[in-house]
Amino acid sequence: MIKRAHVRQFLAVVDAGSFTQAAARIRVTQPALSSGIAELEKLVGTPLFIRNRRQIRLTEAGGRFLPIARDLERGFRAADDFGRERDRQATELKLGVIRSVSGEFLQAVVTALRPSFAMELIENSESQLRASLGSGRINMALLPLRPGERGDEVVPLYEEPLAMFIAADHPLAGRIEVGPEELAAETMIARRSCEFLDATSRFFTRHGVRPRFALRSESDERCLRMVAAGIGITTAPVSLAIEGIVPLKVAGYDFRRELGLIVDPAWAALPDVDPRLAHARDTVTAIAADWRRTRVDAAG
Amino acid sequence: MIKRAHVRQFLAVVDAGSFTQAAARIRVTQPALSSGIAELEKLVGTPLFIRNRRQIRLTEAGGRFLPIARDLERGFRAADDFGRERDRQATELKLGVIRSVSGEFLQAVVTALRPSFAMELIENSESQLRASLGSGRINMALLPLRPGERGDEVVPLYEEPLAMFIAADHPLAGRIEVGPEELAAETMIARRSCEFLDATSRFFTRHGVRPRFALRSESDERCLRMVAAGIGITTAPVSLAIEGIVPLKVAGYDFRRELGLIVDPAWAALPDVDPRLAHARDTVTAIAADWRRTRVDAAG
DNA sequence: GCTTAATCATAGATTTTGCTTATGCTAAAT
DNA sequence: ATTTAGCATAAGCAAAATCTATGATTAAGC
Repeated sequence: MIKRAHVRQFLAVVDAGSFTQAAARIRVTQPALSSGIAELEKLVGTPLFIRNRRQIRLTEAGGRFLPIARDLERGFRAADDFGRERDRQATELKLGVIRSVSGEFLQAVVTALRPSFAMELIENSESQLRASLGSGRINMALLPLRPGERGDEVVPLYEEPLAMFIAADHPLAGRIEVGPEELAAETMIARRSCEFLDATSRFFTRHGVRPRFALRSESDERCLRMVAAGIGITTAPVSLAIEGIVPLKVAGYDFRRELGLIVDPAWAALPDVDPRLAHARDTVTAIAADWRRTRVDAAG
Repeated sequence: MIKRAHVRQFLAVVDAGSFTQAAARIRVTQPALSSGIAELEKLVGTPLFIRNRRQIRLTEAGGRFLPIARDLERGFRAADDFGRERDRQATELKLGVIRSVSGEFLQAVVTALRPSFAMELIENSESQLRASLGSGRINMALLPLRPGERGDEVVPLYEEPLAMFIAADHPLAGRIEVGPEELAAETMIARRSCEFLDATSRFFTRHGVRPRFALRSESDERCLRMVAAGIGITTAPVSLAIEGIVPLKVAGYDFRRELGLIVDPAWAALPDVDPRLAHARDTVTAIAADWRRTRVDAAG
């Protein structure tokens, strides 16, 4: 008979993308989790994960099992919260966000947190947000992690490459890869919120390309719609893709960013973590995992 | 942290209406269940049951917790069935019913079983159904239990008194209790499917009342609508009540019937019960428990 | 091409959980 | 008053889950 522990372990692996990290997340050792998953796979009579080196992926059956498991965990969350309903909505959650996080992703996160928290969003630069975290002015923040950044208060969400986006009807659409010099004639669009704006600029200068700009905007959505409209091309994390634009690989241009959730260090350090904030963290993690599967892994 | 075992135990008590019977149902001893419930009540921080002698009732909090628990159990059922989906809908369930079971109740039962089984209903008399059970022609049957009837294959669902129903605008409506002789002038309606038809007839004869009949019908629904229409009065189990009629207590008339589910004895005897039929049994039990709470306990 | 590092699986020891039997307690029925 | 029915409590025990330690496999680095 399937138990709650099985469900938790399954979801932890889905959300962490690795047995080792998942084990740490739910505070058990990796062997315990291995055997738990093995047991669950025996119970449902089919493998749920494909264990490749470096990446754990769901099998087809695992994909079908996922919504059932999510549903159960949601139900248990409701049951666990039962009786604590008096402080419902009392807790305010201050969430920091950088501008270049996908609006769609952020919408999903806020929608999921809304019933349990009085949400306040703080939009700011990465460095400002990190400072705010240190001073306790915000509870958690969605921002790009520094390469290899890890720790108790760091929850890696997903890593994705930056791509050069061009209109779907652009002459270069369909090419596997182009050299930077082939883009010399292109008009660019600058997403001013991009963390890699300077680096990208330097990359092209280094290859002798000095691009013209058709638009500089703080709004990712506007920039990408203008790409779809064909007035120029721009770089962006692949998960920001919208209808009508396609990614194009540029030789030598391989920036990646890892989005993560960083929680108030003072809070993360506590041995007995506040269950409500843990709930918030887990919710974000779960949504990010689904997002990664449908948007990032799919885009490559 | 609340676990599946807690949920199962909670629902078993709700459905059985007693710790002892609930324990038997889920195959644990009564102390094990007591401590499980105590643990759950500690986890949610409030009592869920009122332990009166002779009856276990849900507290207000318990009532709010019930849908959460039902939801979880449904979810687990889906998870357990995962991977066994090939024999989905293959199993045919032959359910016997007597005519005097509430149509609304039966509708709820069939609706709940429909997704998992190819249902076949066999409507027949109690004695015929018992014979069919013995010969394995039906899998289970909804019928009135004989007084005190118990056993492995017997699942008591709810007990309810028979009442004399009169139109809501009848002169006697509002009276607490009347003597049988006060009904001498009344026109009666005979629900021919009623197991207590003969006994009722004898009851009135014994008190010197020889009633006139305005209708004899196999259809409970028609009989009760005719009571509401005012052409006569009739006796029926209280859960059959509809809009426009009210129950009236008649001195000395206190028949009760206990509705139960009896399963194929050959099947119930097996040590390792077929999970799909166990599922069917549990579904019926759960619906009956809710029915009892809203219809029978409410009506007194 | 060999070594190192990372990650999941397996084995055996240990702790924890949940169950059982036995018994006590309380309210209702006789 | 005594018996009966039903839930709570206690102590002992068995099974399940976890932990530590180790092995196997693969990717990456020198």
